[in-house]
Amino acid sequence: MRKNILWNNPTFCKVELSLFPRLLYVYLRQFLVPLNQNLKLMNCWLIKSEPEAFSYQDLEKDGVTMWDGVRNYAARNNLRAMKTGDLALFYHSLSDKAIVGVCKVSKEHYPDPTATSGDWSVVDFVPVKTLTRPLSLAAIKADPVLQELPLIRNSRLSVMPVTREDFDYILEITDTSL
DNA sequence: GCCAACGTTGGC
DNA sequence: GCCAACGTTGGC
Repeated sequence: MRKNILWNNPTFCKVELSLFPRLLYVYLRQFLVPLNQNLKLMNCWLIKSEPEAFSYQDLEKDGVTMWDGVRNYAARNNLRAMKTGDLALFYHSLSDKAIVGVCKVSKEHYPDPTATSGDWSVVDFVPVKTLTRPLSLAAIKADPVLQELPLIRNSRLSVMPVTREDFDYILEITDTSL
């Protein structure tokens, strides 16, 4: 009779051991990574755009953009919670399906001038940096560390919060430093 | 093109 | 206030 069915199971051991380095890394990071004091209290976000409509390259070209057209209450409330200086991951939906860059809130929320009715808001973003390597949706879904991202849980939400831990982790695994 | 997830609308 | 029907988004 086997004493320990789980750890004698080669499939289980293979999966568990492959996750271990990543989870250990996430645990140790809180001690190892010195936080930039200026960024300590910052909130992080993720915004989505169809690259055919407005891409990260367009944002770099324009220098600043008004994030208009949001017509979803949850997304609007997230826009309203943003503070000047907050950083946001820029995600290309549809054809690209990857996080491609980082942008920054340059102006906090104000009424959406494109709204003909209703109570809607915009913020202004400026580009910060293109990710060294884009992070694909497939890679995000395959990464056990990133399973709590709203991007996976609610694929329709266009403006969502991201934890500081996940934000730093995404910069780390894409070899991106700000 | 299909479908799942989610939000909105409107009848009751 | 509930719920069915419908529309939109976005992944596959």
